[in-house]
Amino acid sequence: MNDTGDKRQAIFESTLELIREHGFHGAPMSLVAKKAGVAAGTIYHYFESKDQLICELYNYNKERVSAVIEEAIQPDLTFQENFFRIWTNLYTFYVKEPSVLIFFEQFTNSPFNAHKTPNYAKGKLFKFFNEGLAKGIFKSVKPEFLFLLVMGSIVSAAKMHVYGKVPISKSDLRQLAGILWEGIATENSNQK
Amino acid sequence: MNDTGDKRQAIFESTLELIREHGFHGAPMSLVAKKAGVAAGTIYHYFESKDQLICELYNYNKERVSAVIEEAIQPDLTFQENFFRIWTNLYTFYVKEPSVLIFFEQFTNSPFNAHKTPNYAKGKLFKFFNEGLAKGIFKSVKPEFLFLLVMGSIVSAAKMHVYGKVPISKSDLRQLAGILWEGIATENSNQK
Amino acid sequence: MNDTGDKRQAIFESTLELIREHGFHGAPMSLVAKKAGVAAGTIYHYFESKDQLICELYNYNKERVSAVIEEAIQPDLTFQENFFRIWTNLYTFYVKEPSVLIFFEQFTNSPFNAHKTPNYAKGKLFKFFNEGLAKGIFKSVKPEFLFLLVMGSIVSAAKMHVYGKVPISKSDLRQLAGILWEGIATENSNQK
Amino acid sequence: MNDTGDKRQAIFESTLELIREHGFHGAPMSLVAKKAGVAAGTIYHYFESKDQLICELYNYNKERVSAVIEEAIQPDLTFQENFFRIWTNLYTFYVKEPSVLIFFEQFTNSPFNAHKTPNYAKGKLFKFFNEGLAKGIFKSVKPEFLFLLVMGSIVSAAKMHVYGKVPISKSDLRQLAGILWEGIATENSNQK
DNA sequence: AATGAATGAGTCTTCATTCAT
DNA sequence: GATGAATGAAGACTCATTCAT
Repeated sequence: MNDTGDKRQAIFESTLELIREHGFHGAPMSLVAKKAGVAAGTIYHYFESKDQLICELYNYNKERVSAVIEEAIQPDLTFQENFFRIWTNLYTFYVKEPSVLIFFEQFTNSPFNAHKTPNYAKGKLFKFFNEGLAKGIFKSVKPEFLFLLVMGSIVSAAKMHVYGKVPISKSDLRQLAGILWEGIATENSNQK
Repeated sequence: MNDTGDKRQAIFESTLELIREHGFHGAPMSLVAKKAGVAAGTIYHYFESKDQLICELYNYNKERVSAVIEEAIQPDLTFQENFFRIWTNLYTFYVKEPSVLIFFEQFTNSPFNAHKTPNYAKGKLFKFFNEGLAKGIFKSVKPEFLFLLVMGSIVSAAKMHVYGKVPISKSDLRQLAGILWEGIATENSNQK
Repeated sequence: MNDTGDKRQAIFESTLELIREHGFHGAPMSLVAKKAGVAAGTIYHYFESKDQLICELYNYNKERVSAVIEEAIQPDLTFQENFFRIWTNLYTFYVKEPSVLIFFEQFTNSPFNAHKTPNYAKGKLFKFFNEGLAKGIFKSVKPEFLFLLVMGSIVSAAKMHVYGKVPISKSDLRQLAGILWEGIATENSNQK
Repeated sequence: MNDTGDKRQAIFESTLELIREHGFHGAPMSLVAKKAGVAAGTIYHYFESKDQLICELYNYNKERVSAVIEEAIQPDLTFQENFFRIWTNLYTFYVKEPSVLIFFEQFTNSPFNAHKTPNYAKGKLFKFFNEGLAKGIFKSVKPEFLFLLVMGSIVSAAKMHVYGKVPISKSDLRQLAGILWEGIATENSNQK
């Protein structure tokens, strides 16, 4: 009745949701199964182990984040406008999907993450920063630092919204991104 | 009298160290006890439960961070200079004590943290920001956002250093804090 | 018609091989199926249960051993010569098919074997011994004991070869069978 | 109330008994615990894993068998008499403790046995055979073969008694050992 | 106060078996 | 007949917590 892949997806969503609600610790395979509407053993048809389930879930969500960034960048817009779009869209994604935000936080320091050095250098965002640096739009700063400042602020803002229940309006968002832009950008910033 | 405090402290340190090394998951009470040089049962003379041990450890380390901020602020220095001192000292503290950084990260989404809304409004840092706002040194921004931007960047930078093994020099630190300052501060910033 | 027998045989061989390689414990139905080139469910068209599969496999191999004995005995040879032939052929069979040897060992004390009292009294070997006794070729010994001595030595020798990697030459075989013969036989042993 | 080691011993006995009754497969840790009168977790204070429990149980029982052999050999008796004593005492031990017999059988082909080549060359029995060979009491046969013939016949006889419910009287025992002796020994066998 | 052996509920995982296609 | 996804009971093992000493 259902397509193949439906169950896989259900397991993904069940896991993500459970981790959001009760943390990693609160997502035993038995509950993951129950919430996904399958038997415990069924999970092991789709994933070799809990480790692998978690890791694939991580990669899956990294893809989703990548997609958000990719969609945000539009070649016919100003560089600054794209910067704002990235900041805002990423923020919005995390706020709409707090389970992803929480999952990422948990994953970093979990036994599931084999503590591989994170590879910032890949990905659209890094490319975007390097382009800005090359065009002289950004001050001369290591791209890792731009990454750090932007992602740090987005994640912190989203966490404040989600945990702290601090309401953040649309104009607040522009202000936050604007503060960063002002610290990062040089004068000639009206390029594409 | 000293004895009592000694064991309590040993248990704190053992726990913190174990969590840094292997994550929350790798710090069972049996290991905490062994590393602290006490029997498993002894921990329960000092703490009612693991929950309470973790929560008290959290409060203890929050105090340490508060102390770092307090020490950084010196009334006879410029406001900007104090801002830089706060940023740098906090960063340095986290880098020197990565176990605290990692512990905080883990704690936020752990079952131990009863998801009490974090109270940003308390604390020296908030007071410092409010002062800057009152004096017109900072742009008109909700103090929560200043908090978010500053703490977000510090923690992200420290994490990049600790996990990513990205070396960050002293001048890098000034640059990072400088970028933030530029985004946050108004023109008249040479006040105390 | 041949198709049917083919799959049944493939399942038999797959099971036997798997048990030899990894023991009873390492022969789950899923692997049996995969190695036999059939689906897991298919096995249940040929065998009611794993229990039955194992039991039928046991009977099948008991037949093979019977056949070896039957082939060894040749009416036109001396009784002693036949004794040596039985000993040697049985030994050779087990060494060539260690999976059968190992399977038998495992089966005896497995939950599959419903601990039915083994029936030594049937079978060619027993008949052979009784004949020897009747003809006065063997000393007056309960035939069960002859059985025990002969089978015990054959199986022990084969195990030593298979597990212990102790090389056993052709003349060694004759020596071993000879020792037994000397203990068992009376003086007048040159009969048929 | 009980000495230390009591529980360890109780776990040993519980395991051995369970394996005798239902085979390896019928000795889950939960049952071992229940029969030993301890909680499941308690077993893990005494043994690192089921693997280790089984292996230590194996070594423990190998010691018991060694002790039986050692006790059987008495320097002031004839070599032949000692041979009979070894054969009979070992047989008697296995018949009185069928759980040990069954356990050994199971262990050989179990996943617990890391299939290390068995080391026949150690042990009292091997020394005894070598002595007999040196003194010219035994025919010139590889000592491994003497080992094989003797152990094979003892174990087969004990199994026949235990499984097959074939009664074996005292005089039967002497007859069986006698048959072997006749096959193995040279003429001059009245030495010590 | 201090110990650490003992507990047992809860975790991940396997596997014989079924059944809709 | 054949398939293989799905099931769920059962197994090995962990760990916060207790309590007799």
